[in-house]
Amino acid sequence: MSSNFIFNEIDKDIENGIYLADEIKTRFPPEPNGYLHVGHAKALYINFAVKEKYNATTYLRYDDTNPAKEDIEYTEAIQEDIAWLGFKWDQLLFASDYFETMYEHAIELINKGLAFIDDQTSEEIRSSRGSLVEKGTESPWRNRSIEDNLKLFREMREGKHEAGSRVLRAKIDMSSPNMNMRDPVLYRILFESHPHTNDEWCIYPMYDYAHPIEDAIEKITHSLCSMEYEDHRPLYDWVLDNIDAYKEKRPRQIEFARLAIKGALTSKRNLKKLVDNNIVDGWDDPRLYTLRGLRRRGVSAQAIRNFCAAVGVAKANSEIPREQLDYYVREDLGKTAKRIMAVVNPLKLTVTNYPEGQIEILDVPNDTSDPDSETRQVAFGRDLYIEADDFEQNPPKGYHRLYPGNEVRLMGAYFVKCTGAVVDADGNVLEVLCEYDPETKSGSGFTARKVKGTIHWVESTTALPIETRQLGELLDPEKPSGDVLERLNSSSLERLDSFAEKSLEAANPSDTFQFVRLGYYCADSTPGVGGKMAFNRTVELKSTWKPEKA
RNA sequence: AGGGGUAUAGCCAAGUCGGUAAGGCAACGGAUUUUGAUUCCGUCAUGCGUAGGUUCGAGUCCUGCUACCCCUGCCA
Repeated sequence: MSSNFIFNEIDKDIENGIYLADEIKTRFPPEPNGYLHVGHAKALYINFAVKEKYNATTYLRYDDTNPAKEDIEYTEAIQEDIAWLGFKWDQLLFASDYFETMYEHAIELINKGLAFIDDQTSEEIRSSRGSLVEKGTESPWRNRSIEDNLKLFREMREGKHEAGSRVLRAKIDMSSPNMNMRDPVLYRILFESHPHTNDEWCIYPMYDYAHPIEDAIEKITHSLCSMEYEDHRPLYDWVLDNIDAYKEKRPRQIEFARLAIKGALTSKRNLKKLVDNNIVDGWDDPRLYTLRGLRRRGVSAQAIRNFCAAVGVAKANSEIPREQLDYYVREDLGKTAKRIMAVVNPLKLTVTNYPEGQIEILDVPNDTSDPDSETRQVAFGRDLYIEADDFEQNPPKGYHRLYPGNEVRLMGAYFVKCTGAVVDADGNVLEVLCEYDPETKSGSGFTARKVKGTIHWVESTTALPIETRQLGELLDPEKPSGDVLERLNSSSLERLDSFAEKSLEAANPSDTFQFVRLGYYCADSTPGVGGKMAFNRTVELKSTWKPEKA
């Protein structure tokens, strides 16, 4: 049972007759200025959880009120990522489609004496805003006549005033302890081509003015956002209070704490910096906690959704260890992933009593924990590769994989007893020798003796190399791998490892901020390294790169 | 003249009217095991930031402290 206080709030609103149970409506309002990351996954989860529970309507609305920062590139990507995550919005909307209405409402506010054109520079506005402990001072233009305000505002729209020369401000209270209420700017002049409205406008509404109107137009009942907007709620309500059309049945803003994962970078600004400086491979670099990065890394959408549900929704700041996401990845992959054997760091294993040149095809269960599991065909022969660290010449205490004299099971095949190893002059193990016992064939019901270790292997002449890029995709249910046998050779890792080097080069030795973890999932693992599926190989990076404070 | 939030286990988090601290992750035992995985059993807060108060009874109510987060964009 996941926790979500927002359900309680909605329930109360329904009980109190504020909203009807069948008219609940939410929205996910990203600004199209970057790619989505785990943090967005939580916001998406919350909005769509409401949709599911209340049979509500949920929109995807681009909050595109600042053309200077937005790009069409991102709108497509955002939709792809949400669709991949498995959420289906009822309608795709653009805040910019409401610009005309917003403009009319601004005129209404001017007519009511609640907004004015301010000719001060941005510096003057800033300095007259006061400070956290000092009142602000009113603009000298605050009491301009309604007629002048109207005329100026119209001229602003017509492009007759330079960018930055004037703004439309709300007339609220320069002495408010809430900075947001000190005559906030409602409209600014921006001669920027807008990705959606092109050059139709040269004045653009600010978030605080636009957002409540967007919600109200769409009849959103619960406008869910993160905690930093809590201080903006009085302004949100002020806007709706003062526009006649929205006085009744208006949306209610509810704030929740953002999701933070320890060590995961989730600020667009810093993410963009990593991408732009080529410190990472792109927005889908598997070390990033972008939705695309996670996907490439092999994280399933279901796992992310389960993770969000488990974490719950509350108002307290929190930081969740990555291991908690990992758990849900393993849980889901364990149920759904196709399994194959893979060797990351190969070591030659020769079955000396197996006929040379002979290859036999074994039926190996895809999931040994499921007796009804389907099987796949895997080639077995004399010349195999095993994971290098599945062999020890001088095994430490408690080691129960391969070492001279010890017997282990080759998963899905036979028991194999280590008879020795070929070692070069420097003591490097070149090849491990063993003998197999035909009676111990997998599935034969052999119980005469037991082994403590089971290891993975691939047959050397039939194993296939795999591209690094495919590592994460291997288990993507939408991109099934049809391979029976796969082999990862060490060069597969080079590309990923080189990412690490780049990061380190960019590092500042005085800073140990850790921003990435390289890890990926693949079908089978090497015993002892991490288990069945996930985290076969995980590389922790300490980087010197320090994210800028926004 | 500052304002707004938040404090429950190592990490998240439930706890509507006050009635004797859910659940998940992690950890630790043990059973099963053809992956040192999975699965399965079990353990894990006389305690709810802190000091008082009210009450038969307080995580819940009252008062005073403390810590952390957010707010001075013509960003969202």
